[in-house]
Amino acid sequence: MSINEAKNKSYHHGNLKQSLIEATLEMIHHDDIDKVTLSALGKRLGTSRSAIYRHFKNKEELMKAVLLSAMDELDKLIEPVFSDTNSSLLERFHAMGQGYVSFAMTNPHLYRLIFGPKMLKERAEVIEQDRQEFHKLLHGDSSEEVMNSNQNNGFHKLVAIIIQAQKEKIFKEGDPVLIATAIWGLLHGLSSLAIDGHLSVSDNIQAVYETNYKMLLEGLAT
Amino acid sequence: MSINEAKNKSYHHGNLKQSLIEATLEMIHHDDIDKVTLSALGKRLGTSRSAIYRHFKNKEELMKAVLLSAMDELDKLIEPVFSDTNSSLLERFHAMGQGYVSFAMTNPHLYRLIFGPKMLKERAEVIEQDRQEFHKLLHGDSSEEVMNSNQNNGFHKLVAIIIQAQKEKIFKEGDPVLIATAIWGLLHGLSSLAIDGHLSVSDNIQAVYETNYKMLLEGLAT
DNA sequence: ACTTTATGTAAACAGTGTTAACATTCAAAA
DNA sequence: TTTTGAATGTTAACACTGTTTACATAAAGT
Repeated sequence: MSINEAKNKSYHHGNLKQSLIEATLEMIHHDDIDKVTLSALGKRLGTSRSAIYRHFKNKEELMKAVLLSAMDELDKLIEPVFSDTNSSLLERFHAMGQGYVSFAMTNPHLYRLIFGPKMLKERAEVIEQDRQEFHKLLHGDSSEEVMNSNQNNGFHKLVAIIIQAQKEKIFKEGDPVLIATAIWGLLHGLSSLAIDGHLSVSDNIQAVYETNYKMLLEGLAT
Repeated sequence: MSINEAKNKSYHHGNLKQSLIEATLEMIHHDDIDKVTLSALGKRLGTSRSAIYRHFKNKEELMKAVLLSAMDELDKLIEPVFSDTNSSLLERFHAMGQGYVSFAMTNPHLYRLIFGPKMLKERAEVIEQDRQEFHKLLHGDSSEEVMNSNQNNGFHKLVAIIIQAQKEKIFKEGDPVLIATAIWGLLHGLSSLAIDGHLSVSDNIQAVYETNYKMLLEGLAT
């Protein structure tokens, strides 16, 4: 059933819950996050603004669901980069970084939703269980299992790549989780500074990233 | 005249404009930024919530003034680290990074105000003129002048330190602005991830920072 | 067919920023 | 000193938020 048909159908929307999530996601794709208001959603979907309360406890619960979708979206964009067995480890490492920054810059509002302070509490619940599973995974088996785990989490895969690079003597020794965090910090910092207007227009983001990458590699390489 | 005396004085507050800025700053120091509401400010200062409109065009203008104060606060904390002539260049470099992350973690709300997306537009106006002056300063004279300029801007001082380190052959050659941006990106990324709850509690922030620092230095050193 | 459950609407509420009309105080001019 | 005008603060209203309550409609089960 198309959306238009659903519109003609009076009273009952049909699949309002999923539609709410998708509509929110679309709005965030090209507009500020606090432009997402219950009235705006209602107008967009042809319902009243209080209709949402039949499907979510409150707005926060809706946003939590949207957050999960957004994280999925990022993971699905990054994952193929990691899994590209045609490329070398360093190439994948490089492509991952570029893909990450590129995602942030083309979807700033979505990126802020995932990583920004707005969803701090909502995200905490989601993250914690993920973190515990990862901790279990990390302690007690090989990097291959971390690598091949069906965990759709970019950070975990980054750790796996680092472990592998250390095995192949491409990277120096050192706690891979710490190293991964440092790399993530760099990528996140660069992305955040860029989308929040701290880098001047004349700054070439690509050049900044390359500088980062070189500094990083020379510090990491054996 | 103390605040209490001012309270007893009816009707006219005396210096409401400055009090509004200070009260906002204090609130942000230990509470979320959107807890700063006109009603809350009014209650705190003993005025109505619409009194603000005699001193600021709107809430945005107030927040812009607060932003300037907050940036000053950060600069005044970082500046002595740069100017400590007793320490070596590398020591100052190290202390700067630690001070930066430390500031973010002890004043997360203030840090988000300064660098977060909330004040994007308000900040743009402030930043742009600063950037132009820096650009003028950078092209056409020595690093000493950049260093000794009365510009109270941490980033500018960071660039100056890098230039000096390159002259002393401690750091490799390369565009100092790009390098400074990379370093800033790393510090900002680490700080943001920490205060926005992306690093697990068991992660020792200090250890992560040290890892960063080492990677960075080994990538930068001659 | 009747009842129950699911899903939507409309009206009200407290809270937000903002504006307009009114009140009070201060400061300068007559 | 008196008066007049500017500066500063208050109150009431407005259009927005998110949320709850009572009511309305449709679908599903018995």
